[in-house]
Amino acid sequence: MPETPRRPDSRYGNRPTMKDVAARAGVGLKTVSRVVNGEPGVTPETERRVQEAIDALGFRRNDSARVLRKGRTASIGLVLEDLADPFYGPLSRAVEEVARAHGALLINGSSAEDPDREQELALALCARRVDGLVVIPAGDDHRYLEPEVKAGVATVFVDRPAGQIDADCVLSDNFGGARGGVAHLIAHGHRRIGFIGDMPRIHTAAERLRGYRTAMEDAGIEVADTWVSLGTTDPDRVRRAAEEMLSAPEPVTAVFSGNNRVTVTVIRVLAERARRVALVAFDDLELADLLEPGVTVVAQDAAALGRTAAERLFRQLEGTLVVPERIELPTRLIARGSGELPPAD
Amino acid sequence: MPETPRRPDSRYGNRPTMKDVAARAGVGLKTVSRVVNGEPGVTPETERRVQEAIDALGFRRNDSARVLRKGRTASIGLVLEDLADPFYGPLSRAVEEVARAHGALLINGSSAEDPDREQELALALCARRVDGLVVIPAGDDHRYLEPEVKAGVATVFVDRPAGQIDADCVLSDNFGGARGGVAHLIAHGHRRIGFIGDMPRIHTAAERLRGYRTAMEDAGIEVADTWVSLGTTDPDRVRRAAEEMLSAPEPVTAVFSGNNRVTVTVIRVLAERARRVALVAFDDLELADLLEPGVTVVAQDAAALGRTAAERLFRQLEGTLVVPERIELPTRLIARGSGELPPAD
DNA sequence: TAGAGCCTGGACAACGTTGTCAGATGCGGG
DNA sequence: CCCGCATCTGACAACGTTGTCCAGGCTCTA
Repeated sequence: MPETPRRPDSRYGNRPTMKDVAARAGVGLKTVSRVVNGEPGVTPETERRVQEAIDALGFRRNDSARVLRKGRTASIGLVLEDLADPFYGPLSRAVEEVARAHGALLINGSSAEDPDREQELALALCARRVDGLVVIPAGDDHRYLEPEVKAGVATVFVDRPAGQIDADCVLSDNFGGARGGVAHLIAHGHRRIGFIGDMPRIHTAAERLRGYRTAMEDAGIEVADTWVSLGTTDPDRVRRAAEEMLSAPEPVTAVFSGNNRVTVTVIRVLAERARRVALVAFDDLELADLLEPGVTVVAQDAAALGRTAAERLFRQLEGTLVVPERIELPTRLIARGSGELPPAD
Repeated sequence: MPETPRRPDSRYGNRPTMKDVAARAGVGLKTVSRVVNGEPGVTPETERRVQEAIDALGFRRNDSARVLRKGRTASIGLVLEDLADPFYGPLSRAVEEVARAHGALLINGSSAEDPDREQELALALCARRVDGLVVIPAGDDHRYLEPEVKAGVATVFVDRPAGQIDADCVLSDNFGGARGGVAHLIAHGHRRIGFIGDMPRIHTAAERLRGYRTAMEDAGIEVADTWVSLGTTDPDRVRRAAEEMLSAPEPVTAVFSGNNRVTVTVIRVLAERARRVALVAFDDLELADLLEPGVTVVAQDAAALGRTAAERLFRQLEGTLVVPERIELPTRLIARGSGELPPAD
């Protein structure tokens, strides 16, 4: 004898479906669908009955099924480095707001600066069939996204460019910002200027270093090997790097810090020293103006990066965009004191 | 004559399906499914052929369909106040890490402290059939979640308790923390102590105020009306409040600040004044130790809040939890100088 | 060599929703 | 009184995947 087909394991706790609602209201399946979606062509009386059944059963439409049928998920994915980093919070929020304005939800994931994890995340998002993807690259090869892009997943890269693939990018002017920041120090009389930055494989780090070198070259200053230190943003690493260049026989009189994680450690090191060392830092910090001296920064607008990227993404989805573009947002030098200290030696 | 049934509008850009892969590899549908899911029972040779077809077509499993069939989405939702707030970034990241350890993705949304938006978001997440929901409440009535909870959506509230509904909560010891912080000021000789906090309808704000009042009462100090100011965290509002209590005929000699948004403004106001005013702030800040004086804070562990909540959520999903519980995490007083200033008058 | 048992592969239904299309109902006009 | 039309309703097939079940071919043993 035929068993009653048992439902698969704990199926949403046996949630009511449109079928259940239809049965209870004594109407057809499609009529329920019409009510739920506010489609026209339902008598007020019928609508009332259906609505009653919905409320009584606690019915909620299953968007998975809907997505399957309609082909659009009304959700976009964001792959970033670390949500806990104060730089990415506002960026993520900005993306979310644009998504919300377009009726979409945001799924995000942190790559922790690991290319494999970035790929794993991005592909998982694609498997969920997000309509679009905003990626802050950890890796430098994004060919794995080619089938997705071809299949119509809108894609925008932010903060760092895409690797090996032609796609929209929204970047800050890392090179120009760093160059300007270093030039600022030079203008205040410094010649021995240190640079402490992130790992050189990260595009922003490389660009900022290039800005530093260019500014130095512009001023005819030869950069000593000991003035440049690249690596992780781990506090110990940064601390060692800073102390080294400050304790050398010919110590640097100013430091350019490559990002916000580096900066907080550099500030700590400088605060411990008697001799005043000038500092210009890439990325603004919340209380930077209240330190003594205030921290001069090259600020980038994280929210604007996110917003611009998301807007571009939705324009891709509308189909009004065709040619991938590279957009560069300006940075802003904010002088607060630390960058205007004269060389002390 | 029967039209060829046209596919619904731009269906994922006509992505290949398992059927396509099966056709190309010359095998059955289910065999492809087996390969994709690493199920046993496929000859290496067959598997190779299928894998080739998958690569050639750029096939990626459609998780929407999978979810529909299996009933679990392997994703959880997080509704918080504002992702751009440095308090919520780490919390969100901690939730994400736990989710990742359980193979789940995180969808999050910002309620912007608006109860309606919180509800809209939470229900949208439920419609996507997230397996669980971590909510930082904006509103104080969560009965709208009852059908969802009943239907098996694991639910945990963080930072603030649930309203009108019996559910797991993970909170900081707001009352005890504030009470301790204010007692700290009293122990350093202060009697006229101001409290600037968030809107009283927010649970954390109310609890911290209660802690303040209790500490004052413990010390036998009567609180003057002008010492307490509650409202939005808008800088102008906070600034006015601070200036008022500092300029009164009998000005406060110390301020207790109710959260990190308030604190940054209070610090600015205090920095502008000649007279030194003591400060203890709820929530730690990134550079708090480098200010002059260092900011004494009552720190809560945002990551621990998120981690604890997420872990509890997955234990609900495993079915090992039954009774909703209220977990309270301790806070930590970190003395850095500003809280140890003597009353100056 | 026949039969039992295993291994591989495929046909089919179901998940919950929406689009299509055709049937039912009611109303007004001839 | 009947027909045509507009309005409302429902049956049915798809969406892409997975679970169930059975068929066919193979190996191994008696």
